[in-house]
Amino acid sequence: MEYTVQKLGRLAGVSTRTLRYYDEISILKPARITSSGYRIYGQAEVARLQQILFYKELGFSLERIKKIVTDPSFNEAEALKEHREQLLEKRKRLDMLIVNVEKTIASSEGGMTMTDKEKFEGFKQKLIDDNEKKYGEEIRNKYGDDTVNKSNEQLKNMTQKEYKEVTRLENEVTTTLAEAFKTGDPAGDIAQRAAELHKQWLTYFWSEYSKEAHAGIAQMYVDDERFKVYYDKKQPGTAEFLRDAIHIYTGFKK
Amino acid sequence: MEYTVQKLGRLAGVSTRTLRYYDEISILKPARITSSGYRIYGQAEVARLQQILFYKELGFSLERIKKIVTDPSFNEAEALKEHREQLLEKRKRLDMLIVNVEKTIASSEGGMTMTDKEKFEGFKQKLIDDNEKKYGEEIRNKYGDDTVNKSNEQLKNMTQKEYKEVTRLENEVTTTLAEAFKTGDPAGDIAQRAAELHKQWLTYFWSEYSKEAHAGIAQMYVDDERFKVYYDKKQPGTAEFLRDAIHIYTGFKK
DNA sequence: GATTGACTTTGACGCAACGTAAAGGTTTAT
DNA sequence: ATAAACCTTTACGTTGCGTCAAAGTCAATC
Repeated sequence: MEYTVQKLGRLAGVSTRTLRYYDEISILKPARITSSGYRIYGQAEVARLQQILFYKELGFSLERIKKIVTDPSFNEAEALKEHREQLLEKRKRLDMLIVNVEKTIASSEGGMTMTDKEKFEGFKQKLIDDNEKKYGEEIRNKYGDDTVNKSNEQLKNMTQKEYKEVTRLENEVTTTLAEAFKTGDPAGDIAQRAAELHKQWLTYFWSEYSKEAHAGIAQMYVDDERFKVYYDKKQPGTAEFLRDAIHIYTGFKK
Repeated sequence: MEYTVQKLGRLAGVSTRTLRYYDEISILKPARITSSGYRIYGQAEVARLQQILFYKELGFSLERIKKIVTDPSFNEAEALKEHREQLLEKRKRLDMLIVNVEKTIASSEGGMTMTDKEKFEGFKQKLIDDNEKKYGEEIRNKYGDDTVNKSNEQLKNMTQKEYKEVTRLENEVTTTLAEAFKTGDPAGDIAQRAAELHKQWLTYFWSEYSKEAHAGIAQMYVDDERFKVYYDKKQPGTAEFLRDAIHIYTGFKK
């Protein structure tokens, strides 16, 4: 069976323009061309178009589809997995957008024209709460209530600038750590920078810093499920990696 | 204070090209223009740019932002709600894409090596055991041995594909739940998605699903220490949060 | 065989939100 | 005076086609 553009288009549910475009970008060339210049497609082209449309439905770009369908040695499984990661990232961003839109709706409906200061206060409180939830009990048991209260006091008294700095630091720790993890070497420059950043971050919550306590926290990251989950979220093994890096950084011996 | 393109750009974190483009589409015109043609912005323009960037962060198109910032009689709240609907639609499509990609991955990985297959058998047995330990007794008492045995039979007969799906679901439940917990709203979109995922997960173990039983399980998560510990592991209060979300999802009244 | 209607071709503009030159004028500092 | 740093407009490229426009081709009917 042979098809002209329109016939193939109807068969597959795409426009003739699309087929001409696919010809143009060499992702689907017609089997032959008549003397008068008409594009004629055969069975093989039908199958290939199906394949193209399949990947399109999965949200692949035509460029990537081209590589998959034209290069037979292409690793399809890997492409799929990578693509999935991208989709998950996309959804994460979308989720954040939705949350923010909903927050905005809520605040605009409440007639609360939150000033930046109020917004900031809210974030600050949330940070304290989160911190308390995540680490409070553990630290309370180990160091007593005083330390924690002092830490929280410290946080509450943060200026806006410091707040920005601490959240920035937190992000930098995680990104640097992820980068370092790829190298696989906890003694490497990047890993040591992550450890240094982690110390800096820590000093925002601890009134005094000691290498021993820092090394202790690092070990706790591995031993305690809650910490481990937090750090291993993106890459299993990250908690151990951070511990090793910090132990090297603080000169702690195993 | 007055700003040239570059100064304003640095202040707000956008490129000079962007500012020229915004001028071109009349969404942000400079306060005045010097005799030599330089664009000069003032305080009002800084504020407006902030506003534009705020809506941009929420994913609005410039065309819609233009309407919002130029037309003072524009109904902002309605625009936000409409926008939210669009985002939710977008996420639905994205979710479907992700599911399809994962299905494709699972089927393309159908050709596993023997060791993987063996591992899979081991995991399956472990899953049954865990399930038995965690829920067995409770369900046995409530629904009798037959239900549990049937459930275990069902699990054993899972295909590799289904197994992947169920473990993937389990992960997705926990991550979505964690995300939802941060919002604090069990009626919110993300929490409801978690409840939906939890239902999907459950149907892998239950031969039949009912809203009552689902709501019942949710309550049990809070009442029973073993369940509570499992769910509260990462964030105290998660078990309650999940229960509330599921109760809302199933329409169960307190 | 001429006309009609359905089909085909290439070519080119348009879309969103800028990035990235290119070519040239202006301001500021030395 | 001259260079460095800034500014201007113009215009092409990005993705995946939709949508004309102008012109040629094919099959069927009068």
